[in-house]
Amino acid sequence: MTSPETAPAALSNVAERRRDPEETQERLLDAAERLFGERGFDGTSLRAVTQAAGTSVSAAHYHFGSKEALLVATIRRRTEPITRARLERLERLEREAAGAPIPLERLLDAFLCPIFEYRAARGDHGETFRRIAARLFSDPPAVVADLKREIFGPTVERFMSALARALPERSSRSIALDLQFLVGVMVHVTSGHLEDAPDGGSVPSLAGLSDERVLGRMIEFVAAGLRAPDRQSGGALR
Amino acid sequence: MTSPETAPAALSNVAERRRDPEETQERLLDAAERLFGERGFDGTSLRAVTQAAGTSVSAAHYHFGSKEALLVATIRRRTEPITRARLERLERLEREAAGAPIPLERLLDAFLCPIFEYRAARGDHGETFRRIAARLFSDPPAVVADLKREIFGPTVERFMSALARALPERSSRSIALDLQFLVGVMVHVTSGHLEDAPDGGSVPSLAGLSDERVLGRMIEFVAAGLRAPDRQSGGALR
DNA sequence: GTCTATAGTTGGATAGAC
DNA sequence: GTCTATCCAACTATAGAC
Repeated sequence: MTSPETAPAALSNVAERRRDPEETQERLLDAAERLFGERGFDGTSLRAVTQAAGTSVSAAHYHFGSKEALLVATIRRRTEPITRARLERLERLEREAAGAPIPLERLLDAFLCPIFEYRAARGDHGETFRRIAARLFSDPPAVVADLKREIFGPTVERFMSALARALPERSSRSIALDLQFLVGVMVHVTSGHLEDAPDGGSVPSLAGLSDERVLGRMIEFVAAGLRAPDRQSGGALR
Repeated sequence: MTSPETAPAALSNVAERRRDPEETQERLLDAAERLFGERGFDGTSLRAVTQAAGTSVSAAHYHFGSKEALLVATIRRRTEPITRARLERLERLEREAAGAPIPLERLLDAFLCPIFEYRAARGDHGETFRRIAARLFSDPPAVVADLKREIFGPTVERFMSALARALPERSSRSIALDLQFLVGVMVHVTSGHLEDAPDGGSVPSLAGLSDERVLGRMIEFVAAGLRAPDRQSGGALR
């Protein structure tokens, strides 16, 4: 049984090792997502990741090349579908509007909804995904900064134009500033800081809120902010 | 003036080493603040910190006990004066109002201004401080989570009460949610993400904006959001 | 494609001289 | 109070067997 013949024969116990490569990669990505999210990039050893994935350090190097490349792959796997969904929604809105300005709330929904949708669709993974989202904004590796530009750059650009049309009385610089406020809100919420916000006394816990509830209020809140005239710049009231 | 008596003996070259302990501690804190801010806690070795501070690893252990304790001290040094300033401003507003509700914009100013004020007052250090602020919300060490509760808990509680009086038609849970949106905006701005936000094309750079400009617009933006009726909960319009 | 073994660094922490 | 020297654990990455 131990492979007397040449090539084709005898996968007896070798078959154990020759697992599906794609499955190994996915197990690595899942483990990396969870651990990088919990302890950060520098706080997580490659060993811990491979151990959690039930494989070896060298397997990770074979598939991804380096620890940093594994991080990049981990982030990309989640952000790409979200970016795609955002742009698709925006394009559909623009198609339907046929030149007319798109209502602010619709634009914000197109930008924000895909994150929640994706989280909800992935169940448990949604919980771990949000940590990765937070890391994207604070983890040190220089690669991440480039990745952030690559991921957000085109999307922000497209939404900026749409917002400028929805808010014709505001200067583009003022809108760009508000857009960063929006990103701040989004990151904070997506990172899961709502759940562990300090409560007690007169501060009620926010742990039980549904995604729909949070998303809905976020849109109301941000839309009101965006509509508020900017008294300092070339805004409406000037 | 150099007190020759008592402590009489030979400080010949030993005097070199016997530097002012408080100054050493401050140099360590400065270096830790800069490096932890740039590369994160796990991404920064204690050796790198002590080298930048011009001292030794064992000096750091002597003064702070551990790398983690050094991080805690670094954060505390900056957050304590800010928390104090926030509460002082709030108390003064409440004293002056003498029972009447305090205008929303005043409350937001009391909450947000101290950060900018502190940054401006410290010059270069203000630039590095903001990184520490960002770390506070994402760095992995478990100590940081406790520290966050300790630092923000009482302040959030006090401001929650004041906001509830300024917005009598809103439910406290809804205000608590909005307050987290506010924190998200604050963290994002304080962390310095405005400067390296993606620009180009139709997105103007935000790098040149003054603190006053950003703070002013932040208050307008957030105040409008807080005043926006919450259609889903026990808000005004219901 | 996956493993074991190991190379070569670098990490936090401590002991003991001064 | 500050240093030098050192311990030992843990890390990334690679080489080579299977």
